[in-house]
Amino acid sequence: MTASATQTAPRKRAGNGAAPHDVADEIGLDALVGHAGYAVRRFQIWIFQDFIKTLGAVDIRPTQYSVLTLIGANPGLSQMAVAKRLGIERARLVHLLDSLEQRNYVKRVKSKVDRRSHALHLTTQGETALAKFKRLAAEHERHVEEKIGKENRAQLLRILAGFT
Amino acid sequence: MTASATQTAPRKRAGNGAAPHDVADEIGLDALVGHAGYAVRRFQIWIFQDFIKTLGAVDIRPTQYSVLTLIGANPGLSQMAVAKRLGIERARLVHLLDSLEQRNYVKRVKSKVDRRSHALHLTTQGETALAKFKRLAAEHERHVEEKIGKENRAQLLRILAGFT
DNA sequence: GACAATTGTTGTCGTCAACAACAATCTTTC
DNA sequence: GAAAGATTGTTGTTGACGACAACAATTGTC
Repeated sequence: MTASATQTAPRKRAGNGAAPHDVADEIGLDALVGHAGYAVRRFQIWIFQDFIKTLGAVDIRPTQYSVLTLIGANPGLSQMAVAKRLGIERARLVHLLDSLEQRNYVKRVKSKVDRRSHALHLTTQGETALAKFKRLAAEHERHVEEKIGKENRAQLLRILAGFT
Repeated sequence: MTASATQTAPRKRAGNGAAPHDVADEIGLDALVGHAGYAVRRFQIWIFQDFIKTLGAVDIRPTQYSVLTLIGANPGLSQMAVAKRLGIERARLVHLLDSLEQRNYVKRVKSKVDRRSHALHLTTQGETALAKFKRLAAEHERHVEEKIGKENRAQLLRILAGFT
């Protein structure tokens, strides 16, 4: 609507700019504000970047962390079960486990009840490593609290609990 | 902590499973629940899939929609300004605009004040198309409300307003 | 035992973020 | 005003990731 105002874009507000703002900061988003997906996407990028940075010293990415945590809490799971639970393609999990097995965090044990599947376990090294990862992940979670507030983080988790 | 309880994982509760549950539904996530990033990631995947499906008939993806909306609200922006505002790599925006220009939604006009940059505008076709996209996007937004609740969606937008 | 379904694997395709390099152009500095 | 540096758009590469399709081995079903 109002397709006439083509050239008169509200680029800057009146020239009382005291702070040295970046030009891009003042561009209106119009209909984009009010879209949940856009806000969630931007937030998700921020949160993942902080996670990757906080766990950068141990070189663990969010997906790897979720796999290790799940196996640590439920030893013996099959790859299919892990993939389903985390919403990962089982094809993709293969590569993830290849990497984690190479780093000696996880081992694939041939299941005896179903010789098609592998029972997934953490190695001893994997368990001690995961303990360290969890400490770093808790630190990351504190960053989130600092960013959006403790209350808001709790509400967020409550609202999105159905997706975990 | 408690690194001893390795094999005794709480896999299934007592075998009173009446409903035909999927096996993967009952796997505990342990520390993963309580991680904001995990919940946000899962939600973001869901919301994008619904967006892509709802706008499937017009073949518009979330990023394309955000670019069109931003240009529609701020005609004449440079590619750099759009990229910064949306948090997109300017290298990536090049391909996005190539596609949108091919479909005759956007045109790159050589700027006369800065001959390096392009002023981005919607074509007439692009404006009418965007109006349709916005209607479909509103429908998608209703899906979000149905999924998490009207109140929760509003709270989500409030909490994440800083990231838009 | 024949046939369908499942599991892990390999491969391809397309999206996306992150870099790096480059030519053209603008801005700053001397 | 010329040289040096920064910016803009572009091209290319890399790697993570989701989605699909095919396959062998194995299991389940009829």
